[in-house]
Amino acid sequence: MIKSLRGMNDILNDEEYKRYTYFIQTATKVAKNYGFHFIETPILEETALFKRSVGESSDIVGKEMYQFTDKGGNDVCMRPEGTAGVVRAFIQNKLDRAGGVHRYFYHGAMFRYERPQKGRLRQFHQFGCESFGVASVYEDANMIMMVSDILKELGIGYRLQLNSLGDQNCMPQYRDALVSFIESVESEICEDCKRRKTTNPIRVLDCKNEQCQSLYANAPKLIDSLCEGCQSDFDTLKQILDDNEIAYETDTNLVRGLDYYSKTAFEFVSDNIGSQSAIAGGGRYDRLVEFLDGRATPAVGFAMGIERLLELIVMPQEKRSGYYLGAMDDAAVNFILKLAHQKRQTKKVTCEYKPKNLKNHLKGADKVHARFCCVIGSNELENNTIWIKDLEMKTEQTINIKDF
RNA sequence: GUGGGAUUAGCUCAGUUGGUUAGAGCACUAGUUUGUGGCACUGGGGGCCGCGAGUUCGAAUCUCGUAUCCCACCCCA
Repeated sequence: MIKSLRGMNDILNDEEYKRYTYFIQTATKVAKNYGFHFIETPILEETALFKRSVGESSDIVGKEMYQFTDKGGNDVCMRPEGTAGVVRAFIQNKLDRAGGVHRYFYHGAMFRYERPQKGRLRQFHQFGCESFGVASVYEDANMIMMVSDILKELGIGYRLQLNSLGDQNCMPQYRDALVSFIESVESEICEDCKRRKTTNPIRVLDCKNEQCQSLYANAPKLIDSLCEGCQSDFDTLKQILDDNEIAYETDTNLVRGLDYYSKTAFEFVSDNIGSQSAIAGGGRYDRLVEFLDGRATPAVGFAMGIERLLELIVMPQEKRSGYYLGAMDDAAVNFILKLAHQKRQTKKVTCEYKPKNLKNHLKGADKVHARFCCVIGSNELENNTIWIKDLEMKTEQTINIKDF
């Protein structure tokens, strides 16, 4: 038997596909309410796109990409995340030159060559939003409120973690200060941290090693090193969240794994899905458009991991809907199918092809959650009528076929 | 990539010190007067015991390899 590849799953189990489509519908609705519109970009992109956007130092680019050479000799890659492609499309269509505000949402498969576990797959799905052209921190707040709205509508509880990563005025200075601090304790830190010092020094801050953590207690704090602009934006953001009753915790060690973030960084986490607890993450990336050869454009975005959310979604109770059509005589089967065809122009119809007694038709109608069970037997066939029972109201009537 | 646990019916799981035709619940299906659903009763289908070697008279059971899932590390959505 041929099986799907490691970490690549079908979404068709009982409840799963219902949850998946319900999520997409809900998230789409909220995103549209916020003025975002749908965009679809290719799964395959030039490898250079991800190297320049996500960053060479990240694990994603370093070891997790599905990268290969195609038959034309091009170095290509299955997208490991969604932002890079959207930014590329934005620039390619010269929207950076057009000016104005552009807001997009997308959803689709992403690929990372990792060791799978619960909530971590090699092919997984993200829903994401990207906003271009708004430098104001109000837009950052808007994005966070949007995620909050989506999660609330889906009945999903969360904790929101917030940080500011600074911008090109304060971040490089902080980075230098941190590196010299790390050098001062370098002999006592773990191997991983020694490696991080050169690849991505900020990452040492969330090292799990206890000895490292005790040493880093004295490290300079990013949050204390923000320049005036970053600090006031961060304060404004927190004020807006307070005003809108969105609870958050500031986590000065929250460092996003992708290099392109600056200023606002946020992560929504759930305590109910195992160790892969991040269900949504995002932040501001004001420099990315110019890194990818576009005209400098402020931008902010987020992505949600759909698989991680699925089991947390509280599904609305399923209501009976549509019609079930059945015949009690062979002679009526063809007629039933014709009726079904007509009715389907406007309604959802389940049609049973085998003649059965009334009891079994009612069972069948109940099983497909139909609202109305409609049956034609010999009596009905003679009189050109159809028997209809409303399974919810428990009322029944026999009406003329013409009125069906 | 490194460690640990698991894998038996569509699903959740039993299966004795290795011993005949491998079980249960749920689900599915058919009946229980050709006229009243959710319940109940009685039948039925469905398993290369993850896959491949080995030990043995004999393997779901013991050994090795391999694949996948789960957990931790790493990292992220």
